[in-house]
Amino acid sequence: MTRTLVTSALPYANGSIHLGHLVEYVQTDIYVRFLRSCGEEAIYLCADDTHGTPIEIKARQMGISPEALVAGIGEEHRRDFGGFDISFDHFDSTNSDENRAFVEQIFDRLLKAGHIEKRPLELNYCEKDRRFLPDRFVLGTCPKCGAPDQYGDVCEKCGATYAPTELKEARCALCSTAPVRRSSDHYFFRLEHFAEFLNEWSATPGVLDPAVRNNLMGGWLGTGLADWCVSRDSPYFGFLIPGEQEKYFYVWMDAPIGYIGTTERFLAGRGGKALDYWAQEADARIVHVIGKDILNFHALFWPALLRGAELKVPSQLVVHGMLTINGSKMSKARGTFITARQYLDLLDPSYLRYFYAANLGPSPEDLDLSLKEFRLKVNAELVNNLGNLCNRSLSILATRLEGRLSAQRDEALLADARSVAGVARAAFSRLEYRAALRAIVELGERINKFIQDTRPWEKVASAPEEARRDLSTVAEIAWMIAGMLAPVVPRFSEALCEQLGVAAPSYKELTSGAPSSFPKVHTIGTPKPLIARLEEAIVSKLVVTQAPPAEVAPSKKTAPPSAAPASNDATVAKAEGLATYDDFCKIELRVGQVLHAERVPKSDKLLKLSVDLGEGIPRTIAAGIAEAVAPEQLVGRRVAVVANLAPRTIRGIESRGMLLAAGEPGKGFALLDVPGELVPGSVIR
RNA sequence: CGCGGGGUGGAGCAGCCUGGUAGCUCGUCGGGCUCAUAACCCGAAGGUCGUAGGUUCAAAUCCUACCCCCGCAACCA
Repeated sequence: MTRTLVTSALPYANGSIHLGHLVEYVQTDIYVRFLRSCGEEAIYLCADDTHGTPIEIKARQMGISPEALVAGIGEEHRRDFGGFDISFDHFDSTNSDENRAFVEQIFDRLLKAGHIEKRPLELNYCEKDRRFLPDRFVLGTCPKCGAPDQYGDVCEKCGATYAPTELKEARCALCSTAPVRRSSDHYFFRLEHFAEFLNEWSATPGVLDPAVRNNLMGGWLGTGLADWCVSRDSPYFGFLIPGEQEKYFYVWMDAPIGYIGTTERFLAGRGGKALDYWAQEADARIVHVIGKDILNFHALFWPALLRGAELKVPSQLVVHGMLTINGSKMSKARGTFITARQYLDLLDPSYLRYFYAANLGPSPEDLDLSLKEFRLKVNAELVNNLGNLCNRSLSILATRLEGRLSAQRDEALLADARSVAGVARAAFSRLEYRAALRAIVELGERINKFIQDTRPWEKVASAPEEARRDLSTVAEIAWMIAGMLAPVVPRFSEALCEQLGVAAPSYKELTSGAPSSFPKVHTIGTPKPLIARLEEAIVSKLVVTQAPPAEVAPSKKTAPPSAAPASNDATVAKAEGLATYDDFCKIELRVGQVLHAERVPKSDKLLKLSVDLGEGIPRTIAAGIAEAVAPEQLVGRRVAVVANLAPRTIRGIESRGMLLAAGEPGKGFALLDVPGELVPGSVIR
């Protein structure tokens, strides 16, 4: 049987996983769970993408090694994916010896086959930082429309694209000095050698969704394939190019090869090797799930690279759209940049998995997570229709009929459910998740109606065996639904099967035509609600308009008077919800020592504190932390204080500062402590 | 003229490829049921299918032009 290797795109190791990433991982995970349920041999591999300039710089700024940085992020990513039940067979890192070996080998093959060429390239160089500047690290004025503060490759105002060397008044994004031009030899991959191959490959039925192919033809594939620079100058975090001292492989070269490196590492302990899947003649299907933003890498460079190195080219590219929240793209300023962790702190992953699945199809359409639609749809379909269906039927069985099943069934209903399983299977294999769930929900509606019409709650008195037969049929269908939904909401299915006391069926079994393995003689377990309704109060907490350091009173800051000659990067920063260094400098943080602390009468949250900031006269600060910290615990403690916050009167107390704390009262809350040797008034930076 | 996707009752979507009764979910209104997570069932109101032309016996569906929205653009999934 043909084996399938499925990947999700490798998340970049310089930030947290957020709900946008999760569209892809949930989509892929459902597909893999589905394939396994169909009895196919499928492995799901992924890894952190660990190389590149941004990571090198971030590590430097944090004062740690890039290896330490990516190790920490890797741990966080694993936890977050685990929290969403993403069932990787293996999650690795591109920064491995195995991956290095494949990168070098593939590069060597391309070089020998004449697909790589070395020639000089003129680039921006910052003499102060002593580094070449990637496009995104050069800011300046757009040469076309004159908009200030644009990146080195594209103007966000007028949409023009240009070379970073064309930018006017260019400056280094790190230190603001003007870059100079400097030449450096670089390696170029001759993508045009593969034009014919790429045209054929991308038109092969099943490889790309038609809309994706259109997109590709409208872009590079239609207009000409430029050479692709695959090397970068030191300093860089990545793999050194053999024979070079100061040149590294470009991160987009070693990242996709990371799919192969990860395969090698996964199979190492299992007596296999990556070429079992990646050799040109291997009996395997390679399926990559990606976002449309990285289409060119996966639909042009990557297959060309594999082709040039005589390895297996991808069998299918599943391309999804981008996530928007409440109708527009995620934004930190709007509070809609929701991380995986923020979500998991509030809600069960089943809700989001269900919602994504209910809106996903095979085409790269953008998916909107309107929080209202999210709540209403999930409640209506998953909780009310399906969850409650199981609960209402099992409840009567358990409380009025001793939980004992009848050996009789309503065969027509069972046949209906089996045909739905067939429809769902066909839909899932076409990646039409929404159609699959639609069919399952409609089945739920019919079964709800069946219960409504047959009135088992009355029949338990008048015709108990008839009621037992009807409800046994519903129980068996509930079991089938558990199997059908398992790829989407595994926790829901597990909870349901536990109540039934029977393991969930696979799609293989449900669609085989063989007799059901659901027992004829059986006593079910104890039913209870499978999944709670989504409450508006909780869902609305997903959007955090700002991240206040603590629940301290003066949180409604008046808008900063950013009016007049906003400094250059302030505009960029504001657009991206970032704080500039200048913004940061406006905040004055100092060490304070708590002298007195008392509860504020008639308030639940407020403490009135007297804090020594080394100014002679102690400050009065009102802090909304009474639910988390007792006044006695505070006296004498050294804390971090925002010293130049505008005063604000709360409950008659003029508060002149704010304490820094992490977490939220009620769960994992802590004030930031300052080591004892620091005197009150010390500046924190 | 950068590329792609989309505009269908109040909201979100299907239908378009392969023209022929405009469908689904939510919401609203009315009724029923009381087993269940205020859940489930029945019924009703509500749409000139973005605009303007064209092809056709017939157009949401095919063609042309225009308007509007969204996303992407080679170091943001």
